[in-house]
Parts: sequence; C-alpha cells; structure tokens
Amino acid sequence: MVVVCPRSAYLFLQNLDTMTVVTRFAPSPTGFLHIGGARTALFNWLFARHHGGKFLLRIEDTDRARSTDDAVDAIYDGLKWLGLNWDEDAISQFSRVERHREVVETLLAQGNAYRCYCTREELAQMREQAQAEGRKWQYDGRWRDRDPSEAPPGVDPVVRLKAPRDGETVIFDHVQGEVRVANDQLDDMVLMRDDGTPTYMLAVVVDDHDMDITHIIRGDDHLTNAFRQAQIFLAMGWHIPEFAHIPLIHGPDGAKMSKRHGALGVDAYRDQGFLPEAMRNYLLRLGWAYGDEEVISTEQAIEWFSLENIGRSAARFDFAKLTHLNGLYIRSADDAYLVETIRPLMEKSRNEALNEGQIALLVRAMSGLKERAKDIQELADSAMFFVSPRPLSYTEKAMNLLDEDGLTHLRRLRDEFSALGDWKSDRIETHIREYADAGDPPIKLGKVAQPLRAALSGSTVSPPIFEVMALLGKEETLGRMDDALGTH
RNA sequence: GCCCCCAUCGUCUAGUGGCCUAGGACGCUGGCCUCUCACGCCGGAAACAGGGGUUCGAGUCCCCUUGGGGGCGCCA
Repeated sequence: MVVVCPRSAYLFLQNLDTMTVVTRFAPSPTGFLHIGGARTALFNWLFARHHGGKFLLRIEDTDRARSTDDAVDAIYDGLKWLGLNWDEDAISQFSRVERHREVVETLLAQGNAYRCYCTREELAQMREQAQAEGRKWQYDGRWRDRDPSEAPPGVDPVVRLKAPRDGETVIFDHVQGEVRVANDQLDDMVLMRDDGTPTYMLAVVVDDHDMDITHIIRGDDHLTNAFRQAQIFLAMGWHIPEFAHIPLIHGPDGAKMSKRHGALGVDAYRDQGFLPEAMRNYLLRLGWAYGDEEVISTEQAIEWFSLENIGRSAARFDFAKLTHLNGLYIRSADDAYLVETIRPLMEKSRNEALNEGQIALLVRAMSGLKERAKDIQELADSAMFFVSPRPLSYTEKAMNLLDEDGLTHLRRLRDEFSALGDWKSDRIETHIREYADAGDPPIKLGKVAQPLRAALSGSTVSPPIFEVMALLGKEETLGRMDDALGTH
C-alpha cells in the first residue's frame, strides 16, 4: 500500500490566487518566543499576507504541566513587537479537548485506531531491550488486533492509530521536495493518553483541519511528524494541507540553537536595541533570498515572498549582520519615532522624565545622532548629553582634551561667541574656521573642535560639533564652556 | 543504531547544464573623505567538501564517501 499525500487535489482545480490561504503559527507555551519560532511565524505571516489570506495563532498547550500563562504572554508580546499581527483570536489547543476526543472515538469506531493496554513499565522495558539488542525501538502493535476482553484489569488504555504497515508514505514538501518513508518505519502512535487527553500528534491534525489550514509552514524538525500526521488525515478522510518544512536556525557556533545554547527570546533582542523592522529583514534573509536583494522592506517582502525561494539548508545566526542591518534601519528611521523608541531607555538611565522641550530638542538632534548608532541603546546613550543638566561630567578622554591648549582656545572662543549674533551652524563653523586659520601658525581645526566637543558633550564623540552648538543654543553652549573653564 | 534532510567565500546567500575568469551582503582588510565617531565611496584577500559517473560541456543531473542537522516519548 502506498499512502500518497499529493499536492492538494483541489489545488489543481483552483489556484492560489483564488483560494483563501490560511496559515498558522502554533508554538507551545513552554518558554519565550525564540528566534527560530519568530522566523517560522514571519514566514507564515508573509505567506498569508502575500496571498491575501489569513494568519492564525494557535497555542499548543495540551501539555498542562509545562504550559504557563507567562509563556503565552511572552509569545503574544514577541509577535506584537515583531509586528506579526494574527487574524482572529488565538486558539488554545487545550480548549478543544472535547473535539479531539470525539475524533478519537470516530477513529476507534471506524477501526482505524485501537486501545492499547501496555503499561508504561512494559513499554519502558521493551524500549530498553530494543536498545540493548541494538535495534530501533518501535512499538510492536501487540494490541492491534487483540480482543479488548483480554485487557488486564486496572490498566487505563491509550488509544493508538492503526497505521499502515506496508508500503510507504510520501509527501510533497514545498521546501524539501518529495520525501518518502517506508511505513514500517512508523509505528502505531499514541493518539490519546491513558488519562484521556489527546496527544499533540492528534490535536494538530484535528485543529489544522478544523481551522481550514491550507499551508503548514514549520521547522523541519517536524518533517517526520508530517508522515504520521498525514496518516491521521487520511484515516479521517480529510484533505491534507500543503507542507513546507523550513530548515532550522543554528547558533553562531553551528550547533543547534537551543535555550542553553545562546538562543534568546525576541524580547532579549528588543532589549539589546534591535528594531523590529531590522529583525524582520534579517530573519527573512536567513534561509530565504530574492536574488541579490539584501535590504527588503516589509511591503516588498510581502510582495516577493514565496515558498519556492526558501533554502534547504540550516543557517547560522550572525549577530554582526543583524547589527549592520539594524544600523541601516536606524539611519533611515523617522526622527520622532526614534526619539519615542529611546525615550524609555533615557528616562530610565537618567531616572527622570524628559520634558517637551527636551523631546523636541532630541527630535532635532536625531538626524545627526542616528547616523552613528548601531542599536537603540547606543543611540540613547549618545543622545544623553543633549539633555544632561549642567555641569556635565566628562569622560577621561574628554578630560585630556581640556588641557592647557584646549582651554586657551575655549576661553578665546567663548568671548568671541558672546559677540556672535547669528547662532547658526554654518555661521559658527565659519567663525571657528576663521579663528583656526588666523592662528600663527594656523591651528588645525581638530585642535579647536575636540576641546569644544569635550566641553559641550562631555566626551570625544558626538555629531558634528557646529551642529551640536546650534542645537544646544547659544546660552547653553556658553554655559557649558564656562563650566569647562571654571572646573579647570 | 535505524529513518529522513542538508552541503557555494569565516557567515548569510545568488546560481535551476553553456551568460561562472563563480555574483551580492556581513565580517576582515588597503585607501579616500574628515572637526571626533560613524556613514559614504574606491580597491583587496576569501568558496563550488572529496571521489566516481552522465554530457560536446557540471557549482548546476545521478551514485558513493565524508561532514553537518533533525527524528525515533502516553513533549510539542
């Protein structure tokens, strides 16, 4: 017997443009939303949006012992931060147990499933023995055709699928292509536990069917599950969704991205200063490509996304590239948006709220600031001096610039500045250049600009100093210069 | 162990038998720009895992080896 899961029969009748594509992201709430899950969600979201279909969210919480509400919230937060909005309400898989049981009953009644009275101990023993003999462990189906009247007393049975034993099962995966496995490699999986709760394998199939999922896009660690799930779909006589098993993401060292191996929740990336749009772009390019395109807006991603362009090999996570992309997005981001983004970080580190005037100043300063930041934490730090109260504290390097020579220039310039009427960046620059040129011998601009930078920003790095002076305003500039002169 | 998947610069990738003296990006690196730091610009080093086929012709197709990954739960 050959069980074939073809590219959906109805796909030949109606094409993707006219059918409603429905995808889903189905994480289990046992921890944060990690990077691999985020990419899976992104791909599902893009595919649905590309086809004008629906992207649903289902929380796979049938394992009551390991599911937590905090984890569910972390998943919601992560998806929201990434901008991956889902359609309709999220579905709790656990809330559907009655329906799952109903399907198990149907399978039982049809003779496609049976009760197995093996105890866990018995199973453990069989597994051990198989291992000792170097055999592959597989449930031998001993209760497959046994009469239930032989059931030992006091044992709550599990329900297993009566899976085909001969032939093979083949699926056509949109990423992996045609994959086939001999049915004798697949044993009779448990559909319902001895406590009457459905297993993941059963629940996924029932839910995907009931939710009218057309395309299952998920990590390729589920590839072998696809065969087992296909058998359930077939047993129920249900239409089988399209599959697309995407390669996993590995850590920078090539090892599996796991929680103890550098895998972080998306919240950690947010906290490290990455912009969601940069994250989306990076994740998209990890395993998917559109020619030589590197910087891809979300609109473009939706337009270009297709399953066929997904690569087949695992990718390593590269912080450097993410960081570079993040810098790109920061530079092209809206000034007010960036100020809003760094605002909480700044208020936290200065332990004081920013007032309206300060916000406005930061918005005006942003074009110079964002040019030199790779992440928003850095951006927040670099913006700090604009709103720091006098007198500023200086970094050690800044101190060194405020030496005798530096202070001499500051002193002279300070007097000249107070006479300067038009406090505009280019006017200030002209003035200082003239001052430097007038020296005998002429002074290098840096000799003047750096002490100014130190006095005005407290550090050795800042946006163009003439711009900073204009932004700060004449009064504040002179005040900060006085501070520097007074302290030394 | 068994089953399945994968394999182009350090990393992400383009490449669908001739357009490949293998392209782009990150990183690295030489230079330019320059008031600092960045950005930007110009240049450089850097890859088809190995071996067999198929073909007039292979990075592209097939097989084997090697290497990586995943799965083999009353977890999801």
